[in-house]
Amino acid sequence: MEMKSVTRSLRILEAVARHQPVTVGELTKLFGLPKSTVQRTLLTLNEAGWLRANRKDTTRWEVGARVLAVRPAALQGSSLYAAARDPMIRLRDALNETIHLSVPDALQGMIVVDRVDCDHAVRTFHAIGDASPLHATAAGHAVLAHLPASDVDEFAAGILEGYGEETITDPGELRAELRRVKDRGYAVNHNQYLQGVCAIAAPVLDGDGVPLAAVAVSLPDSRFDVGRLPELGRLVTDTAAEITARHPR
Amino acid sequence: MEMKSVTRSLRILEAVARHQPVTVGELTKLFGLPKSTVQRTLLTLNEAGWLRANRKDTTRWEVGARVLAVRPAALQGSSLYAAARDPMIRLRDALNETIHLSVPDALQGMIVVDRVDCDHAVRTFHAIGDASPLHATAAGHAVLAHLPASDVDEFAAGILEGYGEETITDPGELRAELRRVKDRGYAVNHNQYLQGVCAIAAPVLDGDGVPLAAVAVSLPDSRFDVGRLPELGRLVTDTAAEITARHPR
DNA sequence: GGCACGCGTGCCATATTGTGGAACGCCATG
DNA sequence: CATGGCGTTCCACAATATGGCACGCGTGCC
Repeated sequence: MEMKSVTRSLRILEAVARHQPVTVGELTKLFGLPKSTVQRTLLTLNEAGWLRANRKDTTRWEVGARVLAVRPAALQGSSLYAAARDPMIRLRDALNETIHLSVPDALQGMIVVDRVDCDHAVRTFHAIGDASPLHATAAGHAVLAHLPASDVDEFAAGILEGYGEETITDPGELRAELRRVKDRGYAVNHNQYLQGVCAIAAPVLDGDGVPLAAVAVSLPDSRFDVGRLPELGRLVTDTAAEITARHPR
Repeated sequence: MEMKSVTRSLRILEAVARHQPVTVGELTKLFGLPKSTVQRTLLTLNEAGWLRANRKDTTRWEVGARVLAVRPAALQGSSLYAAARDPMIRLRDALNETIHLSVPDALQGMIVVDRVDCDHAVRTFHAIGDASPLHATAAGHAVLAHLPASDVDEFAAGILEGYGEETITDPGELRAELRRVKDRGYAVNHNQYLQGVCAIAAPVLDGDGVPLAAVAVSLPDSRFDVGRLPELGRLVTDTAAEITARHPR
């Protein structure tokens, strides 16, 4: 709407993060913007500490340290994080499997915000801050299932990348699966994204039914027993509901 | 210089991170800016995904997930990070003490970018993303000692907060200590910032002698033996030099 | 109950601010 | 020596962000 320069600056910042170390020229091609505009933006972001030029002469740009300073706040200050902590620990104690809390992000898919580990020697691993695709993970499905159909259609119109035989790459099939997920209350993923990994996820909704996040149990398929699925699904769904209840509206 | 709105937006973003969850009014007081300007900025940042309104009606603002999505790039994509990894691990193996890599940031002081842990039961702890003051840490001294005198003077002109009896709060004393640090090649900190913690740090410089970062060994003073200081200092200095050598110019 | 205060929000004329075309200097390449 | 690509700088123009003002609402103090 407004603040064109700010919006553009942030998009350039994101582009630098994804392509770093990157040059001015590469960014101008990427955005189709005049060189001077990109350059001015880079210098401003640099001045502000969010970007830094790596080499002295031929300037390549990287994301600066300021991002790291802001990051802890993004995690622990969040009211969602606070509301989710205890229920996640209880769920881990009940199952002794790793629990993840992820939030949706338009650009990157689902981003892991918090994790509570199990104590098995064999366990799945997703670092805090990791991103995974919406269409190929249980957490992603849990969130997508509760978005308005128009948003899902818009998303499905993009490329649904395949990561293995199980990945849903067809928009129609995805919509059908999302309907099942919504009816059932939780999503299940087996080998859709990472091979050998299973996950069961349920959405955390706000008062209006808008999905804020997803809680997921993640385990190696060697420990996954289909017979336990209803029980796991119920526990995850209950945990999500508990987080919803504890989250300030 | 330019892009006033961008600079201001980023500063507002940082302020939200520090004070979250925060209201429009609190921010206007903090910056002395018109309400409408702050609000417009918040809405723009929200639209871009960097901020989110927590509640529906009485709007309080938090940092959004976009910040997390940028993190992996800031760390692992950074050439400095890549160059430092192996030397840091070797230093940890040599000493079995925790090693930190920190970068300077004008606003926040030194920010921890990477960490390699020791395996003692008693160890120091600084999370990645944590900030600590330039004038009261070994890493800060290592960096300050290699900045131009004018920059140091400007910095020392600000308030040098005290954190205990050992903290250097006098500008002249700080300058003297920085000269010693530069001559010796490494900085030592004992109880200047956190009580019971010692650190020895050396700077990573670029080709022009500009400090990019600092490597530091950090240990509880119960394990600190002054007799070993020259040895520790040499090892840390060597590690810093190795990182410098591996870092692309 | 009424009044005043503080809050978040929306509007709009103003001029401040960012824009981007063009030109410069540099280096590697043909 | 010419050429193309690169990062960088400049500047007149107008699009853009600005911030004073006003509205509506919930709160707490008379």
